[in-house]
Amino acid sequence: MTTERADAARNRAVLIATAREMLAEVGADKITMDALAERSGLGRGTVFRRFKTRPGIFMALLDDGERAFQERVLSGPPPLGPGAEPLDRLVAFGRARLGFLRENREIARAAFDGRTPVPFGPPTTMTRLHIGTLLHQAGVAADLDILAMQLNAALDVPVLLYAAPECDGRDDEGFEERLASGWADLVHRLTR
Amino acid sequence: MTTERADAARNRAVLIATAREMLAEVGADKITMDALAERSGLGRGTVFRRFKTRPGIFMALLDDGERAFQERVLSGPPPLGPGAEPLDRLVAFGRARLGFLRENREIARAAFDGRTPVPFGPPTTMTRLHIGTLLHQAGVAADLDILAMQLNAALDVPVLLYAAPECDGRDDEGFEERLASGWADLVHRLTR
DNA sequence: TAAGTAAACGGACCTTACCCCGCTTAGTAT
DNA sequence: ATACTAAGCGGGGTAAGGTCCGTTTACTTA
Repeated sequence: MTTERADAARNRAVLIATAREMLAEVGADKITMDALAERSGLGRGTVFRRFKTRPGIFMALLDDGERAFQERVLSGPPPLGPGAEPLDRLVAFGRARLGFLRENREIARAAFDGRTPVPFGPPTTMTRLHIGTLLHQAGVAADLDILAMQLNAALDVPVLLYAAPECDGRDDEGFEERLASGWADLVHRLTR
Repeated sequence: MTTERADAARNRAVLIATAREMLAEVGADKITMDALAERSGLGRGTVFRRFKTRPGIFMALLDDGERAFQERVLSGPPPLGPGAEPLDRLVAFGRARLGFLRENREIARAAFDGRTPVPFGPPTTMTRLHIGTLLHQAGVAADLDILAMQLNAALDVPVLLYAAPECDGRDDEGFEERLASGWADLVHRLTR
């Protein structure tokens, strides 16, 4: 892919905007390829060409938010951004990530797909890299790729899977707080 | 459900056996509800009545294996079974779990489902409980429910998601070993 | 600026998960 | 043993995901 053709880019933007609208109006699992195409004034084939699969749509949506999140991490104010101690950054990162995932929970879940390989693998690459880097800077000597992957899983999974359904309840707040403190505790123990 | 009717139980057994056959012969994603029904000599409606959804079939398959695995953990020989130090058991548990997940990777992935809530939530309840108990016995003072959940994620996710596709390569072996050592390292750091 | 080409478009078509509802049968109580 | 009933059975119908390929359109190069 040298560069995306103008019409393709425009249609992608239209589709994503429409998807966002529908997401707000009717919820993720009411978004069908058919409905998305029609509401966007495009053909079904076009939708599939852009996103390949249904989860692909939500991967694209998630990607947007992910970019903004990365921005905050890479060049935002500390302790999330650069300038603080590695450990503090790691703790802040976990908290921020948990918040991000909760906000985008519906999208992230819809982006899942058991059939196609590595549902949200690539998207987490940055995250893993970042965790690994911070661990390194904090002086942790270990198989950092693996450790980063494991820690990343500890952030992703609870929000997305185990805790997904009962999140409407009032205990959502408390649960996320427990996850966040748990993360801080975990990180501190690791680097002791 | 007081007790399952005889014909229902028989059909369930037939369906599970057939599913296992097809799994070995043609792979998970070639198993359609239609094909499974026909090959079992049953109607499509029956299949759905038993397993509710397509992922449901694989949940059922996984459940079988899971039961056997739990058996080994609860009453097998140490260090996986009872009788060893909590820490050693935890390390052994991680290794065993990784092996189990790799063996059942195809099934586990097919059991995933982004639409329906908590794909493999209930199945992991036992696992989380066990990790929590061992941590407690090892004298770890923390929010054990949360920590156990996070550690469990560290076992599940790498095998099932991030590392799923390239597992056909020869580096699978080495990768699992890295995960296992990583787990041991992680656990040791936590309890230091 | 005109011809060429690679990409994008659109919608017909296929497959498959899942729903529905009338029929059948296994367990039970008299 | 027979009548009753709740559960199981089956297959037709629907909707949605995914593929294909002929047509159109945006960029490139001479």
